Amino acid sequence: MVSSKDVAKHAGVSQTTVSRVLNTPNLVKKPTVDKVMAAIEELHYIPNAHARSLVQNKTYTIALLSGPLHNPFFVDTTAAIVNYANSKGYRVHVQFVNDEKLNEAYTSAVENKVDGVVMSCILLDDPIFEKFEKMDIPFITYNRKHINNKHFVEIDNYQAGVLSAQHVLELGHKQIAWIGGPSTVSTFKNRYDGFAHTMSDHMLSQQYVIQTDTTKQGVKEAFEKLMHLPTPPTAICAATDAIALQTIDEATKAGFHVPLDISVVGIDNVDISKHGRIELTTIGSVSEQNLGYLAISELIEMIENKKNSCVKITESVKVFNRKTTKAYQ
Amino acid sequence: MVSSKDVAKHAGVSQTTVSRVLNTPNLVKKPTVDKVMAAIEELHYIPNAHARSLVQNKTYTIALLSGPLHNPFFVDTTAAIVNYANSKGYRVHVQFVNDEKLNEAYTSAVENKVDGVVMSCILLDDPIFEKFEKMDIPFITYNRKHINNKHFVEIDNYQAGVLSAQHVLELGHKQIAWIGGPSTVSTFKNRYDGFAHTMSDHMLSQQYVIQTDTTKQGVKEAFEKLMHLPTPPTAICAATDAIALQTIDEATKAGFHVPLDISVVGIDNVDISKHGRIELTTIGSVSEQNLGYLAISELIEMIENKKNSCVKITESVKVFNRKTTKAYQ
DNA sequence: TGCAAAAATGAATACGTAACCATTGAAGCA
DNA sequence: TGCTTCAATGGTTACGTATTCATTTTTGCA
Repeated sequence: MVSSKDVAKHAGVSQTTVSRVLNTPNLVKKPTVDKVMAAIEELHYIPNAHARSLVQNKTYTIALLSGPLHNPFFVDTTAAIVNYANSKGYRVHVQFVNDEKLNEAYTSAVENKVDGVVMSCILLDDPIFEKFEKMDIPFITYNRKHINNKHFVEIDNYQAGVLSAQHVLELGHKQIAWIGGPSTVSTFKNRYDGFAHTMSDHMLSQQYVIQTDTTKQGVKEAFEKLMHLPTPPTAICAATDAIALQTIDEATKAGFHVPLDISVVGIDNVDISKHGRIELTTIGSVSEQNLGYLAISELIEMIENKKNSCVKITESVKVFNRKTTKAYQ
Repeated sequence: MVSSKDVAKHAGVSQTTVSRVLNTPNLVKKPTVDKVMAAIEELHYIPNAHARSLVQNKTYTIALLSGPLHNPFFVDTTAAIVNYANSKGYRVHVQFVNDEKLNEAYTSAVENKVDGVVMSCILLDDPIFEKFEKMDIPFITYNRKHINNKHFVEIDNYQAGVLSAQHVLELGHKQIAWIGGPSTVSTFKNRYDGFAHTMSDHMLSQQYVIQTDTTKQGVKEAFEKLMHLPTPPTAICAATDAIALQTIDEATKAGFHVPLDISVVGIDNVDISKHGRIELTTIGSVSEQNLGYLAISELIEMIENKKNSCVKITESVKVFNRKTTKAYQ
């Protein structure tokens, strides 16, 4: 392992000068710079980022705690986050976390002294929130939110639930199902609340509400359960595009045609939903800004400008009316 | 920043003992362990991974240099790689690299003294290959391959090209197009070679071959160019599922029905191709093993067992006959 | 030419950990 | 009891860098 000391010896200068050549070359005479650079080239010297972090207390590393990639929402956000962070000179530790492994992920982030944490996977009442605040680690959540109501970037989830219900109601549906996820997660809770509120406003019962674990298998079972009911639903509001896409997959493979036999609407407006073969009707941010992008740009702002003001962004939403819903007749 | 020295002072022992409690507790008397653990709890001590790396010369970090996530192949592989690495106790630095930024990515990996590198984005003749070998950094490429022909995991790309052509030939097509990518990349080169060879075996001209930059825009232009030909192709062999999916998207939006108006076949057999609304006919590994998984498990094997034997895995392929191709009539 | 100010360089140190070597104390045994 | 062996612990150092402070060299100017 060739170190800056080796370079120094080889160039006939002190290690300090080598360090200066790399960090503040304007403080070093031109010929010295050349000498040192030549030695660096010759020895193939590459500075050790860990040693630097140790003394500078800065790692240029960000931890991303994302949901699983089989959910296309996290595909879009992960890409945006990693790319933006890299463009700003930060490396990204990526983890796809299921809720059980959350603590491990947190610890890993802290042990590595990351400069910041951007995460989706936070439970409504997760104690990690306080921990990060105490340790003075900048962080932000996207999509999901904590009860403390700080440092988040989200879409207006409640309103998304409202719009989802309204959309199929306006199409004349009465038997409307909801396929959601665990209510310990703010996203699922708020979207469902919006849905439920709208349904009861229209005096419609909620016999079709299913809470899944959002896995492929879970959605499959939910769909089958719904369709085996005496009077199956004619429209399904899915809590996320991921669930909507799974549902459509199941429906199609079970011989149903979407939207002729059943309407499906999602929430998130993920990229793949625009595909010509999918054309998923969904609810998404009016600005069509990627939530991951919003989160990471805010986080890096927090890191670099040490601003302590809370980031609270809630994007308003609208219906993206595509081809998976249809008027009830 | 609370350090192991602080813990030592607080527990009334030496820093060495604190280190031992965490790493080799069986060498420490029970009551001492308890004392130290109590101090650790009380002070919320968390060890500094960078300091540890510095002295141990081991980071438990792997760099992943992946292609962009808008290509579903990289969605599948990234998920597999990150999850497997995490399960083995490794963190993963993820970068989505375009070919220009390759060198930056390499440098970042080396500066951070990662334990290994797994990458897709290597050019056929990239000099980085030698560099990594010289620096004794374990690495492996998946999907793409280097001319040196070492340390790779791939599918049989040539044969995939052959099968792709054969498949549409057997369906009776004669006007067969190829939409590929830059031939500086092994994947594209070999797949095309297989396609081209099969075509010339059948005495068919290759007036329909287009090399794109694999971007959305590039594929769109390629498709439009093809369909504006006097006698447009009746089947399109796409070099990757990503290109096939883009092509189908364009075709659908341009009013064509796939496969009634035009057949499309991909290569890679990505997860999303199985979706009920997509049902992409494609060529993929017989074993259906995720290439990313193969690569990362081999890499970690190399890291932990210091085995120097070259990893050379070429998975054989078959046709996954789904619903985007149809007999020509 | 002489002197102060500024520029350029170097020596020493700190960051937080694990590893090596040294020391202490306890246990085992004749 | 006296000796050896082993368990338990501590002191010191190294890892590779940036930084602080000290020293040397150069520059500017009267």
